[in-house]
Amino acid sequence: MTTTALKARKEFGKTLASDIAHRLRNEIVTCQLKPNESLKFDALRLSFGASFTTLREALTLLVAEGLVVAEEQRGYKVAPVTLEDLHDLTHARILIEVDLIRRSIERGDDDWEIRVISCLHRLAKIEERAPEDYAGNAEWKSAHRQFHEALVLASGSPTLLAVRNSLFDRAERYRNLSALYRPRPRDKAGEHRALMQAAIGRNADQACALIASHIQTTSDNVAKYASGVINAG
Amino acid sequence: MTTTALKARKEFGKTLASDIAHRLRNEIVTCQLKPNESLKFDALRLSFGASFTTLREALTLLVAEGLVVAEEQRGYKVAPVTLEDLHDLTHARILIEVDLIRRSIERGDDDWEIRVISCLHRLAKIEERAPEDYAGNAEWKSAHRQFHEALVLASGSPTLLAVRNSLFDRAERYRNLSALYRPRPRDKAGEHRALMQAAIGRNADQACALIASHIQTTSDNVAKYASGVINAG
DNA sequence: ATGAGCAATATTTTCGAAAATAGGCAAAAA
DNA sequence: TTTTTGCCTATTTTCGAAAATATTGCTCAT
Repeated sequence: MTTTALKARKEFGKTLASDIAHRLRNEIVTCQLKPNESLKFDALRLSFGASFTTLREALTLLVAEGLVVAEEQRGYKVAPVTLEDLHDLTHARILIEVDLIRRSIERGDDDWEIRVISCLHRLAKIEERAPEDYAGNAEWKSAHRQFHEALVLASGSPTLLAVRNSLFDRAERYRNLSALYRPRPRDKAGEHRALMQAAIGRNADQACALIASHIQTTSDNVAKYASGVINAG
Repeated sequence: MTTTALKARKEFGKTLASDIAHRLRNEIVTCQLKPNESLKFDALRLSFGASFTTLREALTLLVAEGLVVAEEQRGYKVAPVTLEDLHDLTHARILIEVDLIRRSIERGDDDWEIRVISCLHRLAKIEERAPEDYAGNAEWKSAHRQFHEALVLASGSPTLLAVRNSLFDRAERYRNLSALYRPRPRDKAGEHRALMQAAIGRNADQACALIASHIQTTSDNVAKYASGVINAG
């Protein structure tokens, strides 16, 4: 095989380190880099074409996001997946997302409503176009992420939003993991539409209940379908 | 003046980078490094005696904790302090700390109770010894931090605990800032004792109410005494 | 005066070599 | 056989030089 990717290239971020963090994050979330896999510098240098220190900076970023764990003097590895971690993550996500969506509904203006509606529309379009398997579809994943982000974007809490985004990534890794072992994706279209309606109808209590249930159900399904590959808590 | 600190030394962490992050964090939280102050590599290299890349790794860590902000290609600076940020931070802290303390009370065992009690005892001892000005006292700060940490330690939520710790640091910076401008520290001893009693009495509702009010009142006082040095939100 | 263009300087970002550290293997001692 | 000790190798961690990028200050045309 040809030893590809000798030279680093910038795609996303402005600096090479943030760019590599972006690419690494993607590979971890999509499970191309498997849980527990050890991240050796020599190997990373080969596949990303960057030097020790640049890689080290990128890894440091991902440690803070909980996608990579560092054992000092003993290198880095992809964060493990466990049932315990999934439960912990789910609890944290519900707590934060419920708070954010409630405040978003209180504070959201017309632009916010428009954004929520158009994000849902885009999501629906993609699902129509590929009704069978949108779960593995990168475009659907992006639209899905953006819809959920739109819902909470008017909350006015940068701190919690940042935490939320990092938890979303961690959760997406579990979703991808379970998708590998599930016969067909759960149909979330109805849930998304109901969420949108509760949000723009300014029905905060209902929106909070819906999002909590949405996150919990997804998590339960992950636990059900992926329990074989997840280390017991 | 003698140009001190040419050679780096390890005090806390196992690696130099984590050690420097530790020291930098401390300098930022205690406002020896002032909000908005730009963190130039040459200057840092001089005072910490480490190389570019090691410093860069330490700064990356602090960016994730919200104590440093990075503008790509334009360096790092100490995170600004604003009223808006203080409100955001306070909201996030109350949301998370209330959840953690409730679950800690549900799950805490005998060791947890003992730990809470002994942490409070240590705190009280220090306050007795220096009744006038324990606010600037590093030992008191450490005991204070440990008491509050003990309360939530049985929650069993590593994710939220990690976020909590990072928010605690950010809040401590604001507390230190206001202490500079306040005639005498507010007496929190009674509040701490009440918290302990509610916790080991397994009165979750009361403990949650107390911690929320404790955080909110502290924040209000910071806003009151430090508003002069805090940029308007 | 004013602003655009350009050179000079300051600063950040990236690199690969060198130092430090951990883990394993083999030989010697118990 | 089992344990200990001391190399040797694999790997991480740190360094300072070099490249890339931003900023400042100057010149010149308008």
